[in-house]
This record gives sequence, C-alpha cells and structure tokens, in this order.
Amino acid sequence: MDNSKLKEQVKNEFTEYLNSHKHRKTPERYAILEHIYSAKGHFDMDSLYNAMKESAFRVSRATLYNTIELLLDCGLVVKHQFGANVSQYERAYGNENHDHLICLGCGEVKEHKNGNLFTPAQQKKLQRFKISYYSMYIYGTCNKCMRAKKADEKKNKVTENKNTRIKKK
Amino acid sequence: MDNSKLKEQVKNEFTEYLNSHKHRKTPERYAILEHIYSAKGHFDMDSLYNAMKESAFRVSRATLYNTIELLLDCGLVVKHQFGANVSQYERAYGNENHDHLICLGCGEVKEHKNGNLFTPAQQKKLQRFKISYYSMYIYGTCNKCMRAKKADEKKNKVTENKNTRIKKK
DNA sequence: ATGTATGCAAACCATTTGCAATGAC
DNA sequence: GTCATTGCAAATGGTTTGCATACAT
Repeated sequence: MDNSKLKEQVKNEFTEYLNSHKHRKTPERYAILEHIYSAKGHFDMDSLYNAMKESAFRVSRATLYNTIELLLDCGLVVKHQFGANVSQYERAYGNENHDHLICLGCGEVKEHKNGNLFTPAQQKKLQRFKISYYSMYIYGTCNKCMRAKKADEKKNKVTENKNTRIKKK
Repeated sequence: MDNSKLKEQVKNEFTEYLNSHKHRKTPERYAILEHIYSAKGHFDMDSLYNAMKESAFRVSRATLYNTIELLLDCGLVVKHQFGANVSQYERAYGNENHDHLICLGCGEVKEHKNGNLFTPAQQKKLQRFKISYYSMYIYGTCNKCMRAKKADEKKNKVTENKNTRIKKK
C-alpha cells in the first residue's frame, strides 16, 4: 500500500501547520498523528488511548485531547458525534467520501459509499461560509434491528410488553 | 397559521404510538410535545426545561429526558449533536428540509435550505436500511470567524501569538 | 388495585481544567 | 533559560439512574 506516502504527506502538512501557528513539534504529537493514520475507520478517545498504551508510545488523555484539537483545526482529522456519549474521530485523508448509516436500534455505524452528494452548484450558494468538511448522517434501523422490532411488535399483540423502547448502548 | 392543525396531527400520532406501545398517556408527555411544536428551530434540554418552568406546566428533567426518547422513537423529534456538549433537538414536522452549517470557530449553527439532497436513486441503494431521517452537517468557518482568523494570522507575522487555536465555546 | 411514570438527588462518565514538572526552542 | 506542553488528578456538566411517591389504567 502507499499508506506510508500518505503518512509522509500528512506529517508534512502537520509540521507546516505547527510552524505557522508557532506550536511546538513534540514527539507526542507526531506519534498521535502516526497512530491515527495507521488505521482506517472510526475511533474514539478511549480506543486511541488504549491502542497507544499497548504500543511503545504512551501519552496521557489530556495530551490526546489537546492534540486532536490541533488536528481538527488543521483539517487532518474529522470529528463525529453519532450518539450522545462518545465523540468519534476519523482521519480526513485516505478515506473515500462516505455517508454514515447510524442504527437507532443498536447504535452501529456503517459507512456507505457515496458519489458527489455535495454538488458544486450547492457549494456556490454557500459563499460566505468556508467549508472544512461535511458529513451526512442517516439515521434509521438496520436490518437486524428491523427484524427484532417486527418480532417484538408481533409479540405485543398477544402479551403485554414491558419495554419496547430502543435499547441504549 | 395552520400550526394548530399540525399540532393536532402530531398529537394524534403520538397518541397512536403510546397506545400501540402500551405507554401511558400522561399530561406531562402531551405538554412536552405541545411545547416542542410551539417553536421552530433547535432547542436543547436546558432551554426546554426553563421554557416549561416559566409556563404553567413544570416537568422534571428526568421526565423531559424520558419523554424525548419516546418522541425520538416515534419520529416526531429529531436529535442533533453539533458540538461535544449539549444535544440539540428539533421537531420533525413543519420544518423544511435543511442542512446545518456549523461554525468550528464560534459553534453557531445556521440552517441552510436545501433541495432534494437525498435523491430517490441514492435511497434505492439502501434497501436493507430503513431510513428514519437524515442530517447533513457542514462544518466550516462562518464569515465573522473568518475575518477574525485572518486578522489573527496577519498579527502572527509580526508578533508571536500565544493561542491561535479555535476558541471553544 | 396494579404497576408505569414522575421527581428528586445521587451517580456516571467523557471531557476539561489547574498546576507542577518536563523538555522544545 | 523561557515558556509551551505534558501528565496527573480533580472539577465540570449534560445525561442517566435508583428509589419513593403519584397517578393512569
């Protein structure tokens, strides 16, 4: 894979950002960037923290939060808030443009490839707003939960049911 | 306005939902629904709590959270997570389809009218996923923050600057 | 009468903050 | 040598939970 090339690119971009903003180039910051760009897909702070703890380089949670903010600011990382609790993050480059299918039943987030949802014509209308990135969140019920829900509703007709509400994580 | 007609409709829909799920039809629940459909735009729990406290009907925060979950489940209310902290909600009916412009600088959320972003052709691809609703979040920098940022960067060239990071709320 | 829903206060937990120690410049 | 950055632990604050009381059925 040419992932190492991508890593080099984002590293350079990060360096540029740090320089221009007069921030220090600490090993922690580069280690975090390296880790994030070593995996595709979403991650949250806890998993990142644990992943780095296992590896050679451990950083504190505080530093993780500090650094991710820098990475968000310079556009190398994207932040998502699918549920109420944990924030999820995702590297900005090296992933195709995709929507997020979020199941209201089980909370699972699936990616769904998508063409150019955001057309140039639409972009034009937003002249006074400088777009960094955009996310499409599609909420609904996944196949598995759909079946469970239907079974549940059927049961409802014969016996009373205590809790039909969607389970929260 | 025909808002009262809409209110009647959603009230009926809610009743149906409560019945079919064997939930009780308490005055609190209807008061909350009524309040939510009395205003357009986004709201958070705190503002809803305070608004209802001012009015004749006070409900506890716990009940607010319980009820909003029911309203989410039956699709009368939509939930957003623009920032890390507070969840925002929005009535599902009576608002045009719109995107959300979220400024990474000041956190302000603006609505932006939008045509049919989600075309039938795209919908077709998602057969195994029952869509409840979808939201487009466009992150970027609003006009005001853009100016501030540029001024800040200019200043950076002559003096050192301690904190160029985006201000959090 | 029964058991769900409410309200209160305490608990939870991701994130933020204060501060002393470290290390990039 | 300075002062931003790190790491730790404590604080914060929106949301959840446990439990006694109220009330829809």
